[in-house]
Amino acid sequence: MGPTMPPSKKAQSPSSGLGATRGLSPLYREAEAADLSLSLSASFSKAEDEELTSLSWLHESTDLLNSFSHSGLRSVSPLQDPDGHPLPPHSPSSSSPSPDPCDSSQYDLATGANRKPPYSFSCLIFMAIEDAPSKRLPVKDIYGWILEHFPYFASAPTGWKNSVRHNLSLNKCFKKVDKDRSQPGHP
DNA sequence: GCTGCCATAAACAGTG
DNA sequence: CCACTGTTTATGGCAG
Repeated sequence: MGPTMPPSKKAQSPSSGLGATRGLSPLYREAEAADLSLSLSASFSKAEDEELTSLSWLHESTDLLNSFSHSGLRSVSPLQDPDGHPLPPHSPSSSSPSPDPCDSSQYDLATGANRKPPYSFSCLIFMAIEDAPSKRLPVKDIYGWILEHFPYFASAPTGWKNSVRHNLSLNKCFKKVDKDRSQPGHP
């Protein structure tokens, strides 16, 4: 049976209020983009005999991220900026559930930072990579990003790192790429 | 009730 | 040899 049964497994209120964890439909969309990246990657991926100093995670971003960057992924802050930020002209039907699974419009870093984020690991990784200037990030950086934006993991058991790696390997949306190869200007 | 997805844990292999 | 990374398998739970 369950030799290891965490006391608070999915304590996350499954209330439909934050249906971000579930319904990873857009993620599929990314899978399509990943397909493109596959071909792209295959283009310049000709049996690199070079040493893989550091493996980065290349991820082909799509318009999905566009809404993200515009929303305020800069620091995963609440998209609802009272100062009148350039909020994307969402559909008039505000009651319409956002297609973004990683929509953090209802997430408060101030209070949610110490709690388990309502996002799935896929979303967290996604956000981390998208936050990167090159849309690629080494695992270590992903850890750092998550820790920076979600202090919850700082005190959380190390198991989350395993989960991150697991997601990276499992999700086809993330592609492993060599560090350089696309990083010119590096003596 | 079944299926699909996600989370977590663990084992294992490869490399620096 | 150790630490880190990357892949794979197994299990459990929840939602549709």
